[in-house]
Amino acid sequence: MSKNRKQKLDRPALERIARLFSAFSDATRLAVIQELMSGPQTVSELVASVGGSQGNVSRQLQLLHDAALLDRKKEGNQVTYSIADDMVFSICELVCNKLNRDAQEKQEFAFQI
Amino acid sequence: MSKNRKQKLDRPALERIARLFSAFSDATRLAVIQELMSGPQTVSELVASVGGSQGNVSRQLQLLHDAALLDRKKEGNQVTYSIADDMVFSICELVCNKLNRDAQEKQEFAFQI
DNA sequence: TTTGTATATTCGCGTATACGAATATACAAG
DNA sequence: CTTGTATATTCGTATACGCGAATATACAAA
Repeated sequence: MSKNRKQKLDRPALERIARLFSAFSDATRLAVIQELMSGPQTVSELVASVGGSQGNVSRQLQLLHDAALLDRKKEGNQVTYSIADDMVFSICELVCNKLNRDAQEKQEFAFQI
Repeated sequence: MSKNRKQKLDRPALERIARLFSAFSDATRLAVIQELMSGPQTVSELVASVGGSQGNVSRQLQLLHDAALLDRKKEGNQVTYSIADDMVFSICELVCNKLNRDAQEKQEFAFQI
């Protein structure tokens, strides 16, 4: 707890954070994450539920794993992925709450002149 | 409170969320956000503190404003931007906390926007 | 070994985007 | 009006990325 100075982040640090955010900035990867919210799944299960080609799903899984957001467990012939960091849950909850608030306000004021 | 079924989001909803995340997935925009954490600033102030061309800073401000993350207030000749949604604070805190935990084993400095 | 299945990687293409430079627009001052 | 300043937009370019198809690799079973 020695470094809580609130100094500004330099460019490389900001780029690192940007890379983390970009892991979330694709609908296919968000679909994968959404599926894994219910529990670990193999690649083929995810291909079936998420849709798209097997190669693409595998690539996006790789990317999420490189970002340390997913765990990867190889058993025999198949690979099971699971959510590795609770931040994934928190961050999705945050964003969904915001979008729900936005949608709610829109509905309430939609017919007002 | 009628829609708390936790049903899965469809593709358009996921794409919308992905677009929101992509607003955070660029170092220049994160630098802008970091500057605005201390309070509202004009475009020229942000150009000076963030760096890069005036055109680019203006464009990224526009993008963040379109994503409803920044407020825009025009006064005479200049435009002042400010953070529009508290979610910006929460999400940055979340991500910085994760990176700090990750870096704790190897490094001592702290990420914080 | 050979065959089949699960996952990963490569390839090529189309699209998106970050950027600086130049230009345009809006407004204030003189 | 003209000039100067603040902000926005356009243009061209380089880079990154998402995608499917095809191929490669790893492992299991026969």
